Amino acid sequence: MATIKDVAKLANVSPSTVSRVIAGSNRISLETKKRVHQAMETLNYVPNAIARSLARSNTRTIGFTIAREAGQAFSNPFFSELMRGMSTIAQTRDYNILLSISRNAEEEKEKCLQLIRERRVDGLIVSSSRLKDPLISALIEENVPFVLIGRNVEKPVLSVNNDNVQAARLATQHLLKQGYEKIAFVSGDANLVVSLDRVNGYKQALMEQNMPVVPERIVYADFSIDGGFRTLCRLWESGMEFDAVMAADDLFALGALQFAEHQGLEVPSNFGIVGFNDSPLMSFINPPLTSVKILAYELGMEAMELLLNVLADPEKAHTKKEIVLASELIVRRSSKRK
Amino acid sequence: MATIKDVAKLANVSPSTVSRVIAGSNRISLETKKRVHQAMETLNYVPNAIARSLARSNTRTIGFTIAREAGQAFSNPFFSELMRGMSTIAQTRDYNILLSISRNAEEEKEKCLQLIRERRVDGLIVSSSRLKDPLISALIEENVPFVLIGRNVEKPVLSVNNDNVQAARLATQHLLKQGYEKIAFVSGDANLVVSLDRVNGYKQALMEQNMPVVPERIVYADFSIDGGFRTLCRLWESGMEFDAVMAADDLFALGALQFAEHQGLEVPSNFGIVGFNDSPLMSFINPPLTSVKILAYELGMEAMELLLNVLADPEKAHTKKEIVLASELIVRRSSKRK
DNA sequence: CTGTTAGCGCGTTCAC
DNA sequence: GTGAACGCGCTAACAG
Repeated sequence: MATIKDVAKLANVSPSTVSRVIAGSNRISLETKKRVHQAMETLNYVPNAIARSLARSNTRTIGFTIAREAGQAFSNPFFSELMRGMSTIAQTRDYNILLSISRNAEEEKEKCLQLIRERRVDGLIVSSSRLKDPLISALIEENVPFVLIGRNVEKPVLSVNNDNVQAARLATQHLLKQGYEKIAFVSGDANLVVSLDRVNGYKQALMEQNMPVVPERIVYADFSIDGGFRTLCRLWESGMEFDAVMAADDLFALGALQFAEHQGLEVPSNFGIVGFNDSPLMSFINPPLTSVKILAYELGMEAMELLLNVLADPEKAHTKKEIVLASELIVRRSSKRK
Repeated sequence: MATIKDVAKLANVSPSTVSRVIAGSNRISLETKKRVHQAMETLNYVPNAIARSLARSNTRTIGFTIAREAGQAFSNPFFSELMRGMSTIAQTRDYNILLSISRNAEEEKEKCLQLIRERRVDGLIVSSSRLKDPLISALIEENVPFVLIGRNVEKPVLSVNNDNVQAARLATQHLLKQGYEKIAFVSGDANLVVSLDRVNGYKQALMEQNMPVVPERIVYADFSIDGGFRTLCRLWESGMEFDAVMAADDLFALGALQFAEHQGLEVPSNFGIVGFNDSPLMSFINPPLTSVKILAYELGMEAMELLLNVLADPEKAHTKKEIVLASELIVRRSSKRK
């Protein structure tokens, strides 16, 4: 594999001249420029990114880490779409993405810090966002350029998020308008900020209509279809009445549908269902399920864009920036009884 | 950020001694070993991975590239599960994963070669496998350690694959046993080896039962639900009869279901459907859809394992190795009329 | 415009 | 057992 020295020799110049040609310096005679290019061509020369990183002390690599267990990680295409979005921007700006999938928050934190301390990445995109997230604190402490996907409750950090509060609010309003009056909310992990936001949106909508917010109607389920199903069964057995479910994820919406079938409830006439994330198959369920569509691809693009901009101009890191993308309620039959 | 020199100074030794301690050399006095460890601790020293890479001329990073457009990339969790599997193994062996998502085969090829030529990765895991894949040839030519996910038809390469032929054969046999006699096959991109394999399995099953293989019943569709739907409509309008669909992907199976509803065909009594990939939601469709479950997570693990073993002992690269994982037919109502 | 020099941080001889 | 010296391949500062 040819090095910069080989090219220099062949072109009869010094390595630094070659380096300058590569960098596109303009104070280089057109002639030597050509000679160097020629030499690079014949030697099939490609700069060694590692050596370059060492010299420039940057890697042009962004770390992306997520912590999810088993199939739960990707049961919906959210993360995949996120990656596509990040990748798209990264490509255009000549950056690479280092992927790290951890099994839990602790492991994720270690991995993030390792990537940074080993100087493998210039910055991080992080998508876990717990209520009091030690990862976030650690990253701030290490002074790492990073962008959070999702909101953070305590520290002011660069972040990109979809409007969970607003989205849940609109979705709940929709159910209310359809005449459902006792709407249960099925949430995921109570420690995630996403959960918090969605619950809040739900509450807001109820209060705006002077509907009672019954705490017992807000339930937390394991992140699976079955988790949703069983949680609702339990709620039902507890004697609490509800005629609709606002689900914090499509999986829960499917669990709700299962529950409705199990109880012989007609959807949507006797029982309304709204999900979150709009998985591609939602329209093929019977009845088709209403869901909030999250712009994951765009989210990924914005996050990468934001991070790369900060990397290019570190000044920007200090001005807190929180990008919020709107999401869209896709109304289908499961919640449409009028 | 502390360097090896800082540690050396603080411990009153030379950098090389520190290096040896890190490498775990045994001919180092226990005492200096302790001193060095202490120094590393107090300085919070972490070796710079880039410098190490340059000195050792390896990166401990594996590139994973895929070429898929838009939502198609991840409409099913195949790739996500693949990544999880790869990641799991990579973590345990202290390797990182560099992710590259391209929009098409050409772009993917460029990206792969770039990663290698820039020496950003030690090896590649590649999952596109077209009938005559220029990427494969290029990788062989560049003498890159790589593992293919999926089969290759021309070159002998390290590969990990699920048993597509066998799986399609068993699935088709299942339909035959259920009494379906005119089974159409909906395939994806005819240039992909996966498609070829699945069609072959389908043909085998028919021939084994002395059923005619009607070429017109094998149709190729755009990779989407609607693509499957429209292709089947077209087939129907052409006058070709069929009472079941063997789909090369769950999306097509859903398209087939749509088609059945459109034509007023009862599933499974008048019309059988089998899909491929067993998306998590298949069991929630009405009727629940039979599908072939692919062990994507395991596939990812095997691929990474294989590649890392080869990297550890390059001799192994020359003995062709093709790992094939069995898949499983998950029978549900859409194909069960007996 | 171009060459020389000096690192970037670490691993690895080759000596003592 | 340990240190000094050199090299990995490239960039950057300083000359000229």
